[in-house]
Amino acid sequence: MTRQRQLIFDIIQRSDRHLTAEQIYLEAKRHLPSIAMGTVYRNLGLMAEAGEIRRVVIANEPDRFDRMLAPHHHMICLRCGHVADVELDGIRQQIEMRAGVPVESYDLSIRYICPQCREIERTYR
Amino acid sequence: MTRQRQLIFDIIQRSDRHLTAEQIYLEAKRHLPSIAMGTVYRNLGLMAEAGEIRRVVIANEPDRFDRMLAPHHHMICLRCGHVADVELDGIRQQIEMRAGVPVESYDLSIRYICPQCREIERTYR
DNA sequence: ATCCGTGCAAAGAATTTGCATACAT
DNA sequence: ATGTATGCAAATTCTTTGCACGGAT
Repeated sequence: MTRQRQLIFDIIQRSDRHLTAEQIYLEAKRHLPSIAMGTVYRNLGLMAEAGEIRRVVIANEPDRFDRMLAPHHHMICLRCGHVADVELDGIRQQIEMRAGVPVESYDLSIRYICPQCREIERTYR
Repeated sequence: MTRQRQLIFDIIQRSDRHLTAEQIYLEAKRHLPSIAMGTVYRNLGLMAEAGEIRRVVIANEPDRFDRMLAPHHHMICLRCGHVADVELDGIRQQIEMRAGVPVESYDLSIRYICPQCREIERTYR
């Protein structure tokens, strides 16, 4: 556990948002200016692999990184890009049942308009 | 409807697989050697937008393109990369119900081991 | 004549990787 | 001293885009 890895880990733990590698890099740089992008990616990959953090895959978006919380899914707002958590348990079993084979893993990216953006939309239409 | 667009469209219609832009490009080139990658991407984007073909988004995979069939989902085999269709209707309503807001769209990438690869795995373990 | 789509090549975004060096053990 | 992780830069992968040109209306 190097200094840079601890820092990256802490940044993710401290945040309640879904940070991209670049956001993490920029934040890390403020505390450890010499840190390299490659180091960030390497450590994010390793920690995600080890199950210490979670990689959030959203279609056509850079990957984001999450602290490990109870299983949940993510929805991204098409207007403001904010990523919200949503509980959808049971989906995996659904898939397994209907597909008829064990699922190794899956990603579900849901695109929606968040309530605030929906309101703005309503106002200016 | 240009020659190149018709060709790209036909390649997708004729195939029962889920072709990447590159595979489509290579196949198109055999019939129309001057065709450019950019043209393929441009037309795939336009046709997908128009609903003439379907773009299949799989996490960490290049996009694939499908003829329009009844709504269905896709599973990719972690070993051989083959993309299989699977019917999972009702998932969208599930999501909407549990999320409590209208879903604009979503992508579901399911990773699994296909029966053949599972067999191979079993044999050599 | 006009306009849109093409071919080409260059640019882009996100991520990975090779390699010499620095660091901790 | 030994090995692993770093910083840096170059490479990769997938996709988009600017621009001059060609072909159809």
